[in-house]
Amino acid sequence: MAYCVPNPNLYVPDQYYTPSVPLPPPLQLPCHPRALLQQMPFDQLEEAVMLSNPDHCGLYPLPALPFSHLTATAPAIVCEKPTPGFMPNIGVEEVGTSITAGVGCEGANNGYSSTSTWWRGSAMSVAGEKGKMKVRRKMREPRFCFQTRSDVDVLDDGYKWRKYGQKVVKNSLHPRSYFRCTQSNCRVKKRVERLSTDCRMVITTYEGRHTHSPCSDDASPADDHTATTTTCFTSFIPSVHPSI
DNA sequence: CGCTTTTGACCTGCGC
DNA sequence: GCGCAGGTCAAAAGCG
Ligand SMILES: [Zn+2]
Repeated sequence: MAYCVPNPNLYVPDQYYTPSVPLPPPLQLPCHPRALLQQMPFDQLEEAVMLSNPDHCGLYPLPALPFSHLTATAPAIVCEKPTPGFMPNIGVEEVGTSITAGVGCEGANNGYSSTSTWWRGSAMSVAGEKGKMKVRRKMREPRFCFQTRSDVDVLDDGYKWRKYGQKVVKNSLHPRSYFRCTQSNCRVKKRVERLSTDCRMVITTYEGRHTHSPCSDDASPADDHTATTTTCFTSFIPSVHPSI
């Protein structure tokens, strides 16, 4: 289970990809999100980038990664070694620009440096204490997302989530749900949305890293809600140009 | 009774 | 500056 291999049969959500960023098919991972996270080769890698483009596929150790060749078209998943004994926390940076920014390389020569906004301005400071706005950070938390073919929205990933919002997004017919980890000291969020083209596909996007172990430690093996639960890793695509 | 979900308002960023 | 779109808040409702 060392390296992941691409699966050409996987379905790639088109809306998730901007036309300017051609993406290879995502990686298929074994099964449940929980098992998925636990099968990442964290023991061998302090930090690695999972790439799934035709030229680079698999987990690449960060120092050996030739970022200059990857440009911004290579989706990458930055994985960090988790706390020993705990469930792995997978951190994911965005494609291209953010990856290069994360490792210190300069990605200004590619075409994605100017208009991307999620990470620009490392941390937004206070937004004015006059109103009810608090310190709101820019979304620079590590993220990763995967799509799951499942009939249920709530995937048992071992954590307890509380829904705090729901919004209808432009691209999709289905609303997007916003969840937050119920642990008080944990600020991990996740978004769950269904594909408009295929309502059976659920895209779950995690943001942030858990500071604790999963609450439901008993991973009941028979809890697979549907017999056909296929989980695929994709990279998180910044909506640089959401024009579909 | 405590926690979660719902849901509209509100805020921010961005494009025009 | 304005409008749109996405993200969050928080009060009310729902549920065990
Ligand atoms: Zn958490």
